This record gives sequence, C-alpha cells and structure tokens, in this order.
Amino acid sequence: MTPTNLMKLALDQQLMASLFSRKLDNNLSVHGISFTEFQIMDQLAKVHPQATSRILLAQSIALSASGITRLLAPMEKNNLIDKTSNPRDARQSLVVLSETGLEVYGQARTTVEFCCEEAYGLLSREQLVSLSGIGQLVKV
Amino acid sequence: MTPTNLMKLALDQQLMASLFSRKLDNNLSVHGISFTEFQIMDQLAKVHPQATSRILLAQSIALSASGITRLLAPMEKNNLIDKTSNPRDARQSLVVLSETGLEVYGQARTTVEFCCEEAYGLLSREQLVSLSGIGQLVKV
DNA sequence: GCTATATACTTGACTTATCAAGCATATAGC
DNA sequence: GCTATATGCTTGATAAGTCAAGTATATAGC
Repeated sequence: MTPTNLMKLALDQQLMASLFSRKLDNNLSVHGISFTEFQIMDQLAKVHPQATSRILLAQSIALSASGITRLLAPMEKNNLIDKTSNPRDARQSLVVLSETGLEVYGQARTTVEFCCEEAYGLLSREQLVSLSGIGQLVKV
Repeated sequence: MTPTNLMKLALDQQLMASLFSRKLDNNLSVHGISFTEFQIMDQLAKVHPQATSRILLAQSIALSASGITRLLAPMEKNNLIDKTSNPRDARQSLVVLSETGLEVYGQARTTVEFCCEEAYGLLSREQLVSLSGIGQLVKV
C-alpha cells in the first residue's frame, strides 16, 4: 500500500471517529451524559465496586489530568460518582460509580451498543477483525 | 461478534483516533499548522487549483459552518489560502490554496505520511486492504 | 531527620469547537 | 414582480479541552 493510500485510510478513520463520537453524544443526551462521561463510566464499571484514581482514568481515555478534574466535578454534583480517599496516599482522590451512576450506565450502555451495531454492523467479519487489530496498537 | 465486543472495538477506535490526532498535531506543529488545518489543505490540494466553497469544506471534514469561518480566518492571514468569490452566487466565498499554502502542504504531507506509516505500518497488508473499504461507510 | 525530587491533583488563562441568532443573497410559488 | 423560504456565511455566548503554574503529599538520598 502506497504512503498516499495509507494516509487516505488514516484520514478516513479520523473522519469516521469524529462522526461517530458526535452520533454517540447526540444519542446519549437523553440519558443526560456526554460520550466522554460514558467512557469514564465504562472504565469505572469494568472494575466496580473497586475505586480508581483520577490519573488512571485520565490515561484510560486519553485525557489530561486537568481535563479529568473538570469532567468529574459535575458528575459528582449529579451523583453519578462517589469520591473516596486512599488511606495509603493522601494525594490521591479515588472515584467509584454511585448507585445512580451504575443505573444510568446500564441504560446508556444499551444506547451505545445500539449505535455501535448501527455503525459497525455493515462491516464484514473480516473487516471487524482487522479493526480489532488496530485496538492492539492503542497499547503501544 | 457480541454487542459487548463490538462496543469495546468502537471505544478502542475512538481512543486510537484521539491519540493519533494528538500525535499528528504535535508533529505538524513544526510546520506551523494544526491537524485540522492540514485536513482542510488536503481537501483543497485534491482539487487544486479549483476553488471550494466553505460549506463543502466543512462537510468534508465534519466541521460546522462557524467552525470553518473561525479556522480559515487565521489561515488567510498567514497566506496559506486565498479567498475568491463566486460570480454566480454572491453568498459564497470560495477558497484556494495559495502558493505558500501548496508548499507548506507538500512539506506537511511528508510528515503526515510518516506518522501514518508509523501508526499503521504494523498492520498486515490484508488488514489494510480490508480497512480501506471502510472509508466507503464514511459517506453514508 | 532534612532536603530534593517526583507524583496527584487543581486552578487560571487560553484554544477550538459548538449552537443559536442574525444578515445577505438566491430561489420558488403565486 | 413580491413574498416566503432556503442557503451561505458570520458573530456572540458557551462548552470542553489544553498547558503552565501552583499546592499538597510521598519517596529517596544523604
């Protein structure tokens, strides 16, 4: 594959990602959350009821430390998450999904899965496998 | 593929896109342009020396009309693009790459192609071929 | 134990986008 | 031709993120 075609592929991917994230934002608004908030809740749900530090959350969705601070503040006010502190490290402020948060996540997840089906359902099994190959690169 | 796995794949894609666009932004800064600006220049280069309307540019990179206005203003001031008007439609304001713009695009493109190679080079030829079909979906 | 450095945040100033509203021009229906 | 509506673009207010600098706590070296 030529560099030109590779670039075209990459730019298309970016465009797709941009459209898809907008779609999710729109669809999630009925649950009162943004796509970014959903991403956080998804991370928290994975390890629930274990608490996660803000730094780890930030890294997991490629957000800066200050971005996390600003994102979590309203989520806490809306009772989606609870704050704890780490007795072993007073610098850390740990985060867990609240009762409400878990419930909202469950509902939102249905919406997200539906959108994913709608967007990626058209792809062949082969294409999906190729795409999941890309997911590996994230870790690099 | 289960809905759960499909969602995981989609979220990974978003993460990748986010990391990749940040990487491009960083690498393009030596050319004095952002990734968004590069995307615009790429669209303009495709049809150069033909002029493009702002609305079409906006759609091609999934940006709002006002986003385009705000993006193009500094590009014009930096002489990367030239403004023309459409004699058949006085509402339109057409855009072309300037001499300088074309030159900067050429240099920036080398950088972008390098980044793409770095990011996607790890995938197999078969994976890349099946992925290039996905670009079609963008138009849906 | 004290100092130096690293880590986990938070805050202020700024950037880049959005949406809603507005203005100018074009097009369609009567 | 006139009015109604649609299109192309700009502007003000706002949202969501960034970076640089600051604060508080932890860890390491002496």
